[in-house]
Amino acid sequence: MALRHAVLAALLDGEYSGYQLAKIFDIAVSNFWHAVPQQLYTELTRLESEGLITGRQIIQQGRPNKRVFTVTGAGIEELERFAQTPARPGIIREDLLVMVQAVDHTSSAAVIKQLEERAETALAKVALFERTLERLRGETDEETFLREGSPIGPYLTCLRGRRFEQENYECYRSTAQLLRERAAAVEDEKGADAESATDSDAAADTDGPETP
Amino acid sequence: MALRHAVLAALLDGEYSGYQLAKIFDIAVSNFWHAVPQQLYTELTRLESEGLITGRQIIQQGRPNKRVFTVTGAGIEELERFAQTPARPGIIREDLLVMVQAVDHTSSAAVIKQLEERAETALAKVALFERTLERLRGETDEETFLREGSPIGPYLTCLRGRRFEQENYECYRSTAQLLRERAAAVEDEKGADAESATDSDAAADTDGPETP
DNA sequence: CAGCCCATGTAACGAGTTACATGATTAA
DNA sequence: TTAATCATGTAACTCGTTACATGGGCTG
Repeated sequence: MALRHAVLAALLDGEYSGYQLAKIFDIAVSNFWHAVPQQLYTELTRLESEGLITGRQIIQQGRPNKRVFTVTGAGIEELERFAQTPARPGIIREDLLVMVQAVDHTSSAAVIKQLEERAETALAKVALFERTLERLRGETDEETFLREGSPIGPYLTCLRGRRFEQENYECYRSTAQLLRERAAAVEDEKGADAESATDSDAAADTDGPETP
Repeated sequence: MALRHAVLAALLDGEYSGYQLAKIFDIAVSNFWHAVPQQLYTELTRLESEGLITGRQIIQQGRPNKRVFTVTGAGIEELERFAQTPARPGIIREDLLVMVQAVDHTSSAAVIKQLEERAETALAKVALFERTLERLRGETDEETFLREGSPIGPYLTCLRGRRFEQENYECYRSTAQLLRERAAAVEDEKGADAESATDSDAAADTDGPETP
């Protein structure tokens, strides 16, 4: 039962439907929590049945009706209790870095490509966080907002999100570049070896990535 | 089926038992994958039954025997296939940042304390990654190692781990400090208000954190 | 008119977590 | 002698993910 608190926290700044919440989880919340839409629908139902949130129906024309939810007093109390408990250590699972870890034993071209793609999406997220930060602070300048602006919680997590994605960008970028250069170096060696000794498996004495 | 690749990748640099692997997951691998020891034991059993790793018994005296595992050819092939597939988006779950997100609606003291603790553990991890990097590159200087050292995969993930924890340190540190200052400002206001108007709930017009 | 956006829900399945069980050695 | 380290395993349970189901409106 850990998702519930993330949902409650995300619902604090307004009324949202499951669908809208899924979007929020995809952008602003994505840097500290991951959840697929289905999880949110079921969690919202559960939270409502426990009285931590209340839903109300919004009749729409031209598109399906929806139910939007607000955190109740009991929900706030639950968050307060949560804030008093020791936070469990963060959980992270990054397939792409598993690939990097194993790159000495696999071909690297596909991994490099994915690193470059990820670097680009990270950059896009930086821009997105930037816009969100501007929206959150409104007319106020950052220094003043940090001192007395409100709500400060979402602002702080966005700040962290921006830094995190900036870091991701630089990291993925430079990793991709480095692996590219190393792969090129191995190719060069092969070329040189082919000229000097055309019969043997010349790359055997190098530590470069294998190309099976 | 995602843990398997993380286990295979971690096993690449030598023979490890489940117990040893758990330690590795706690340090070097922890910046891109999280798993509790029990998961590793069951996954190792499964991987062995599928022929992706082989185990051999080590008889020890003075302590329990253990089984250490090595990645097989089939295991490498599995990693190669894995490297060719699109990596799924990273998964992150950070309770502490959920607390920060909700901090406008809860008391902040406990959260601040945890942020400061986390900042310290992040700093310790930076030092740990630093030592691991030195060990990995041995006599070689970093520039040379990055160009032609081996294995480069673990080195790159460690580099990223160090940056990540450095970032965490700074972020958690400054967030804690900022929340501290804001909490102090609210206390000051209360004091000033108590002097000028002793009867009313004077903090009602401020945007500062509530203290329920 | 194909495909995406809005909007939600149920059910099955797969993965992750916790609890429990065992037991010897060594350091404080 | 209390606790920690080493070392593994089974079973129950909770949580997360995927598949499937529905259906109108809007865009290219």
